Amino acid sequence: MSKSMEQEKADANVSGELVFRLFNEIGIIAQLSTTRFERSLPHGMSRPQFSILNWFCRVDDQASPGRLAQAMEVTKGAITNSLKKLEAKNFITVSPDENSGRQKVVRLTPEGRRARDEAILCARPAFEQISQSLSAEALITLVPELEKIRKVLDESRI
Amino acid sequence: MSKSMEQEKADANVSGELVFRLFNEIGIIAQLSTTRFERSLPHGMSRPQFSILNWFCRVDDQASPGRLAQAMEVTKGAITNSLKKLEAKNFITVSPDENSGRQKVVRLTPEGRRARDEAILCARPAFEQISQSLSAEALITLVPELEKIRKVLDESRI
DNA sequence: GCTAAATAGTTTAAAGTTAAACTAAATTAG
DNA sequence: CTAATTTAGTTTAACTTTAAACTATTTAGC
Repeated sequence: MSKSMEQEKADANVSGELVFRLFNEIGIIAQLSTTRFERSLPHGMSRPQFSILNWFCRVDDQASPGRLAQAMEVTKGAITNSLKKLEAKNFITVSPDENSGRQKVVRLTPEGRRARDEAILCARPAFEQISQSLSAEALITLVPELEKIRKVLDESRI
Repeated sequence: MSKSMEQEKADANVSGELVFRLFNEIGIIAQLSTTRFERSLPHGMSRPQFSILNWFCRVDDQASPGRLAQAMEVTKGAITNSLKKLEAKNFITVSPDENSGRQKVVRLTPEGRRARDEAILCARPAFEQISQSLSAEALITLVPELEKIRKVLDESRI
């Protein structure tokens, strides 16, 4: 085996190990932070419910249930369930799609948008402490890197 | 309001916004990557089950169910359930604690350790592509930063 | 046009999680 | 030493999620 091939293999192992550690850390952080976040949510809102409201604020102002299911990476059944809860709270509207009899159109209501903003405000104190323990510079480099990783994962769904 | 106070407030807002984005990205990445990871697991192993095996390999070679529940940040009931599954597969042993009649001692078996290593191997291909899309340098700076964040969260449980 | 296949959403059964009630054991206080 | 409190683990009921079956609509192929 040539020296360069050995080196490549070593690099691959290092990267493999690092990638595993990366996703391991991300998994643990997600677990710890979503528990914390979920506890701070108002209106008896659950994390999946918040995620849907947040998606509407970040990505598009309307969507079919199927599109939401794909975006959240949960089953259609789970979305049916969450949408019922959100509709009962008047945070979204669900109407028939004029262009397709088998689809529905989900939209955020003004109350839904307010609830989402409020949720973010309620969650802030829970993360203030973390905010203080992290340097702004670290965050400024970290967030774009994570966005890149998210996009790679997002665009290469299996 | 003094100039420096205004600046502090602005910094806080920037940090607050960044911290929110940070945890948002981490949440999405965790969702996408754990779905991917879970699908690749052998032995009909679930992510919570893997997490327990992995904890034994990373943190300590024995623990009470309660300690595991705290570490995984799930309820004691969930741990009771997971431990039953892992015990049925002979990946762990559960024995009475000699020093305390109300506690139990959970230990990893050699098969459990092998299953954990195998799980990591099985998962690797699913992440190889990500590995290729990320520069090794990015990973080398990212992972320690995430470890720091995880430790802060871990040490400041609510 | 009409039939077959694909697609969108709901429903259902099985599995996992939570919070709370429960059992048993250890600790504390008097 | 005994009674009250705390602690560890299990059980239970309610809820959420998944995968698969089902209903209804649309698209494709002939």
